[in-house]
Amino acid sequence: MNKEILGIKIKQRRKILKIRQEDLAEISEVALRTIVTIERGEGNPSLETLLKIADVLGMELQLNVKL
Amino acid sequence: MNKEILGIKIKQRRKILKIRQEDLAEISEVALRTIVTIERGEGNPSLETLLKIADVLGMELQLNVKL
DNA sequence: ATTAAAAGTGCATCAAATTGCATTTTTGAG
DNA sequence: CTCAAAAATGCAATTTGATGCACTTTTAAT
Repeated sequence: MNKEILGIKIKQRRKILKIRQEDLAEISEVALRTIVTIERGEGNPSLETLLKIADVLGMELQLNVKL
Repeated sequence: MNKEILGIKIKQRRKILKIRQEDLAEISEVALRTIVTIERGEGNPSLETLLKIADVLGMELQLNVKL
């Protein structure tokens, strides 16, 4: 996974949940500006930021051995 | 997943591969200081740093909808 | 118990992530 | 097409992640 894919997955999931970037920002307590940057595949989010967003979207981050 | 679990998983995988923190640092091009911090569950690594380390360890980061 | 290798710490610096706010651009429903 | 809602941008300030180096502590093999 790279940052482009990550951004796309987050945006898709947000759309499915029918919430705006602004809502996601408020609920996850991550700045709107940061949400925008991540969804666009720009920037380099910290683990904490990622976990906060994933949590609100009902998603989880996993680290597994590649098969 | 939280930062403690992440650190433990990285350390365990590194041990399995029998490489030192110093080697992992060199190969992944992440500072030794940063490796130590992450393995101890301290700090808040960036996605790029995480991806570099996972890559060397033959691991992958995934973002999935929670079941 | 020794002791060399591996792991971890303190500290200062640099680069970059996060943030808020005002403004502009894009999107999509009617 | 219109126009309001949603998304994206520019900029500046603040926080914090990443790093290097020297030094200390821990681990583990003999």
